[in-house]
Amino acid sequence: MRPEEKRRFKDEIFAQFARIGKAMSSGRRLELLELLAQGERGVEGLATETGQSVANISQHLQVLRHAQLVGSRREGNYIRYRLADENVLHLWVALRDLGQARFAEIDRLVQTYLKDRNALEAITRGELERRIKNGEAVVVDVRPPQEFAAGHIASARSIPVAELRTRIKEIPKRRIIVAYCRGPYCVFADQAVGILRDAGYKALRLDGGFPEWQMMGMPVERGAAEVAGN
Amino acid sequence: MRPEEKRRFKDEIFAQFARIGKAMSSGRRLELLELLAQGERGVEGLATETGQSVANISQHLQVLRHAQLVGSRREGNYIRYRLADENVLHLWVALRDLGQARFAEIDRLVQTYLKDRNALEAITRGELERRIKNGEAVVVDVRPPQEFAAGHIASARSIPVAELRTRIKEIPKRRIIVAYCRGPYCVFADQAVGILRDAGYKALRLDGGFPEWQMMGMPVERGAAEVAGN
DNA sequence: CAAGTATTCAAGTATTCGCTTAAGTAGTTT
DNA sequence: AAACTACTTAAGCGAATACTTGAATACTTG
Repeated sequence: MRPEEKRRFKDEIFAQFARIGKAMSSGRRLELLELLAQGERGVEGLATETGQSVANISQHLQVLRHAQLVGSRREGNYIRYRLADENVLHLWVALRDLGQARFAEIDRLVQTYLKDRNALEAITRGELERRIKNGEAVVVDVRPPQEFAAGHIASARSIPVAELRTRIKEIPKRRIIVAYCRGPYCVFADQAVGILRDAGYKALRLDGGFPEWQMMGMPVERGAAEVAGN
Repeated sequence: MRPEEKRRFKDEIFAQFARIGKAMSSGRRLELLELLAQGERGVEGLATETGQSVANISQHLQVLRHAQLVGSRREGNYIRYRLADENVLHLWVALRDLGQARFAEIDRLVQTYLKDRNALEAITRGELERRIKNGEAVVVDVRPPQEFAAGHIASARSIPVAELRTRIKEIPKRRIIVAYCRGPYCVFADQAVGILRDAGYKALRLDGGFPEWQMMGMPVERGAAEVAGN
């Protein structure tokens, strides 16, 4: 292979890999990946969740699609997007962990906005699995119902954090309550633990959210919560 | 937490993670990471290897440094760059594997430029380790001597591909020769296998290069090759 | 301390990116 | 088929990026 041919090859092949880096070079798109890690979603849902225009989110989704990080299918009027495969989740988690390990700024942001997190120790996945088996722990999924339906920790019950205050009587007082949500940078579980403790519960946050639990191959269920009356 | 405060938090935290994506959004910078995965290097070495100006490479290295993907230390007049830690290698490999799995273009590029690779089966790491123990295989590191010195597969000998034709007599004919280089998109090992086969050797390429071997925790040695005469 | 070497920084230019607004398209309901 | 819904695409604008050239900096050697 001649030197200029070799250079061309390297330029082209690294440019291909850079497509993935480019797709992950926008905070907005990473936020979309994090949301899609919870399950399929339509464009409008993603737009309202991120506070962006539908057109803008649609364009970001096209970028992610061209980098093969997400796929989509039509369902009536809606187009539902999803992560292209589980390796995308792996890549996002690898990037996230590296950032967490090396950026002081990330720690500082968590300190600033999630002041209570130091006080609230988190429980690990393994420890939680043990306590579920013992019957010591009650697991509460505090994400929106749609995300619960798309997949949740086996035996968890769905109480979105927005409804927690009004539905708090559904939760038994004697056992340890473990709340979880989307992942380490999701605030729902922190809020839920705060509310539960104020109401006199012994409550803990799970370390990591549903995507991490699923990624580790721990037991998962799908389907919406049973309606009241059951 | 008020909604606009939550949005600010999310914007800022995902922007932090996006710094890593941004750093990996340029093919040139990915090429630098791949080179640094072989070991420490100075700016000028990286510039000539990539065919770029020193100033340009220096600026790319600053970008990588700000994303905390590389670090550096001074050694006399030279500044030696290195990967910041092994998680950077993990991230790069995760990105590369995802690209390889999902981009038809990458396969097509390998087909086009490395036509022989189909014909040349590769040997896996586990298989090679077994054959080293048996004494069946001779391992040849065909990267430049500097990279060999920075770290190589235990028991490998260094014959840079540029010197292979003149030094081919050093290689025993009876055993299987396994050549390896920088990684799956490095052409040195392919070239070496071609030369060796033409000379009547039974030669194979190792699947993956030195960084992958090291990452898997397989036996590694450091230090330059002994000079001729030994 | 003067000269030399390796690297970084600054300024300039062409290109790309992120967002907005407005128009276009695909499928559904009436 | 007209109206509607959910989404995509196009055009446009300011900000950021990649590369070049040329000057500045940091350290070593004579």
